[in-house]
Amino acid sequence: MADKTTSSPPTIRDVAAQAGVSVGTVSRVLNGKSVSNRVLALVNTAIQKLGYSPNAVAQSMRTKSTRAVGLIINDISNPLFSGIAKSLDDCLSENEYSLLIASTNNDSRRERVIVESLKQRRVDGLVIAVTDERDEGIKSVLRNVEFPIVLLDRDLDISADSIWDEHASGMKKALRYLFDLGHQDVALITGDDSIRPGRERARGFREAFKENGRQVPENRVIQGRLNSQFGYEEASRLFESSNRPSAVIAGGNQILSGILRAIRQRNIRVPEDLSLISCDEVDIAALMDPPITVISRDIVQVGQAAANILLRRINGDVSNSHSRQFIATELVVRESCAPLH
Amino acid sequence: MADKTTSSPPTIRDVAAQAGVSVGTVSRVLNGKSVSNRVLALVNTAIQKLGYSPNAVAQSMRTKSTRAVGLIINDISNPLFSGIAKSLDDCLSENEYSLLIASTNNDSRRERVIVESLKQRRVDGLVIAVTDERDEGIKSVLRNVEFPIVLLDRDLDISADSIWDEHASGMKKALRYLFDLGHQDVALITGDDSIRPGRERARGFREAFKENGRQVPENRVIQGRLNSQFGYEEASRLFESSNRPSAVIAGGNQILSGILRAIRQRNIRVPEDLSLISCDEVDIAALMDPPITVISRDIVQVGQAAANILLRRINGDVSNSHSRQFIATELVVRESCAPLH
DNA sequence: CTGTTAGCGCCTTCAC
DNA sequence: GTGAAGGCGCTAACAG
Repeated sequence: MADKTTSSPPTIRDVAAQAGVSVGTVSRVLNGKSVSNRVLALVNTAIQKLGYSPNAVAQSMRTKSTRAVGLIINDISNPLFSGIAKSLDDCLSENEYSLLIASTNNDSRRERVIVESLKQRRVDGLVIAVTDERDEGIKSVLRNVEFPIVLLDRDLDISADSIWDEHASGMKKALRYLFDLGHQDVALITGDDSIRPGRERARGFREAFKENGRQVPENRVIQGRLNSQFGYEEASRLFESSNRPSAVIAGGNQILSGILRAIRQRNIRVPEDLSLISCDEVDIAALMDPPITVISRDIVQVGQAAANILLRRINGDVSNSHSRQFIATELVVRESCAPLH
Repeated sequence: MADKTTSSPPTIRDVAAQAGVSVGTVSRVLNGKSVSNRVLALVNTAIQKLGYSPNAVAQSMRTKSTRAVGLIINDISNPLFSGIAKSLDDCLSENEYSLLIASTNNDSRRERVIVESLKQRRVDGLVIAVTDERDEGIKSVLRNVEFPIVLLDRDLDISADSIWDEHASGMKKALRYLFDLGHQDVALITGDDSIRPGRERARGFREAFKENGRQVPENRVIQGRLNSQFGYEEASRLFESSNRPSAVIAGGNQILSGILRAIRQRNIRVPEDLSLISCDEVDIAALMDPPITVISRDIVQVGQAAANILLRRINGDVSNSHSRQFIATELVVRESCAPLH
């Protein structure tokens, strides 16, 4: 295959020399422009012989397109995000785009650094779930990029398209279900108001009570860090208190882990002693014994929607510049809730 | 901030003009070379004023380094891989490298396409868990790249460093534990011989019997696809047969999902009716009721080891060109196994 | 310490 | 349909 004995990989010039044509002609072959059959064969043979691989960096330099998009999230090892990444990658790779993934670890400063880095890398687009919507820093950074942005479940007043999950309506479905089972005292443990998911879940929770003609139990709306530790601590507190709620809703898959730990530790039986609903379809929810009822949304759809909007923008669509796409939530009833009598 | 009214972002030339110095000087400032304080201030002011962001593509073109590494795996949404990706990203980003992630979906053809793509992108290095070690195609592709490669738990006769998990020794620990509990009839459900994990788990399983002076129960070494469906089918078959084993080992986290489904479906009690051990520490193992005993390895360490070796190679280390680094496995005893009487 | 200049590999006019 | 030449933005000599 390879011919050259020099160290550096062959360039388009080497191919041209080998084939006895000009570099322009080789470029045309590379880009599928029309050339004579004779020349086509000549060039392809030369490419084979030299083991030539076009330099995408040089192509990007010239065409001003990297065919790469960035994905910035808190933590790629969170199954929710890795699921979205998977779906996004599938869609993008079909269109010959590559995915640059970076985790912020909930660090706003790092988040800004990553965006700057992707900006310098001249990615063609960015999908991002900002760590904190109230951080003015990230907003001003995002306002100063040249490429289209898709926001994952975040509400930011910047020029970007958004994918929004219908957390509130999902929460209402869950509460209606619990109300129908006779539950009065339901607690929600979820993230704080710094990002949409926690805020919307809390909103849906409150509205469900109102719409049902009940008073909103403010002491049962427990918001904080969207992680396992917080779920564990708050669940423990609930379970230790004299008036334990009859049902708990885990507002996030990490929160669920924490709650489950607290449940296990006290030998609380689900659903006999406590009814439990979680948000997001993850392995543990379906495989747990009993299987856990969840408010679910289609993660694959999230990735596809993000990819589609982004690709459209990259290809020059400038219409409806602040589009919002909603992802439906549904209640998947399993065996973690029991009627209260 | 930004000043220019033209559409394209400012270049180093614009900065130079604005600061009243030469491009070479601006470049020196960008790269932290020594310049006079006066000039430094001038240049930085100009950069601020223009909102200048160095073009990494042009830098890569010139320096022949992209500061990007590729990660190729079956499926980024598999918690094992996303955990490795996370750890890798953490290490790499500390050194200002970015991570290009792509999933092959177990498709060898696609795998080759991805490697070619990363080759064209001129990544500085590659971490890859090849889909099928016996695929000659991927080997010849990998032999023809210019950058260092780290193999994740794969045995390939190519010029690359490898991280190998000690599956066999972990398996022996598990069996010794089960033997001590009095189990005689243990079945293993795992992947086939096309990649190291399945092969090594089967080897460890067999050797554990031999070392214990027992005959290897070949009909209990069940190898096939490393996915949930296979786990489900094979577990179902075991459970339906007249002589059900007293213990089952799930050789992979996906396999475990399938086995759990089969268990649930038949209301088999763990560990009363069946003892269960799984490979790999994942959420479901620890959170399940009862918590499942696992053969675990440190995923974070895998990512770190891969990052470290790769960075060393990128920085020109040519010693010991086929290094192998082993990752220890340990048995984390929980509550999914009971003594047999 | 600073300015000038020659490419890195490719695509894209512009002639022919 | 093909060749020649300019330049994308940057860095690394080389002079001064």
